[in-house]
Amino acid sequence: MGRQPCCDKVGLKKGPWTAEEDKKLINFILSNGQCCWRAVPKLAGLLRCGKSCRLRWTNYLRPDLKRGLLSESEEQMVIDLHAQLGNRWSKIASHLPGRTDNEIKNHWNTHIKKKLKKMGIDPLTHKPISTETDQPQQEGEQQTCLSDTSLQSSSVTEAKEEEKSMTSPFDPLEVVNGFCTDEVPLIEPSEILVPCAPSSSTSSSSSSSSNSSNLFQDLQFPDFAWPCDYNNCHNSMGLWDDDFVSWDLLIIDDDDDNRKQSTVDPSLSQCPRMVLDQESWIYTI
DNA sequence: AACAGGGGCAACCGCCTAATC
DNA sequence: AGATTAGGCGGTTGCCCCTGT
Repeated sequence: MGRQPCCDKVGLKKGPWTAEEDKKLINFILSNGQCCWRAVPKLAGLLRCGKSCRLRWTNYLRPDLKRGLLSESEEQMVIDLHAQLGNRWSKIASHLPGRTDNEIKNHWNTHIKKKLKKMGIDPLTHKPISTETDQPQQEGEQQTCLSDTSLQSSSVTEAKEEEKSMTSPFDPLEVVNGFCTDEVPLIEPSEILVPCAPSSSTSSSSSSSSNSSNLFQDLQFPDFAWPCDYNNCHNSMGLWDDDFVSWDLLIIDDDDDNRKQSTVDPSLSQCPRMVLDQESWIYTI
């Protein structure tokens, strides 16, 4: 009946991931791609549940992640999207390549909420906070939906203009003004994102691509969908930058580690492995 | 220099939905 | 068709680090 159990929860490790665990997971995913998270911990030699592995990979280890603070334009986009979608972080994240729902959620809770409150905007309703008694008239206006124009500082507006030009004809404000939150049709990222538009933003993640940008294209991982702007990762405060030393460490002794894995779980050797030119990972980036 | 408090973020928890048997 | 599980998602927690005193 039904599927096999995900993982027996006895003896599974919890808490922060160690570098060794990260290494095992990265090596496994890079070699075998993402499939069947239930099987990943066993095959990768990890004492974690599949769910934990998936989370670690999607939120932290994925090489296409941008890291570091959200840029001004990204932040504004989050605000706009939140006005439409509410706390649907995964939907919001799908509009921001290289950002995870967890990251956006955290950023919302720690930065944007405060920022909006400081500006006199209610983060929940995206309406001005009335310090006095609530006015029914305003309530009525809220029914006609959100108008967050009041939170547009000049810099934010500039960022928005820029965002407009670099992303799509999709203008959150227009949609917001036309629909109530729950009526907004969902728009797929592919519909709103213009591939690889260079940004003139001053954000940390907006520098132009470099020659090394072809690295991931050259590496053809069957199960990866490298986002169009993955090259930006190299210029942002990303895993590829500030954590690069650790990636070096992870990759340099990869062979050695694979041998270790083979001893941990012989079934790993039966998995189809992709050829990965590790030299290029080290020197090309 | 030491301590306390707060902020930020990674990871866990629990629920929901889709997939599978 | 119903039972069961995997995967996905949002909410929450707990730890670590930074800043102020």
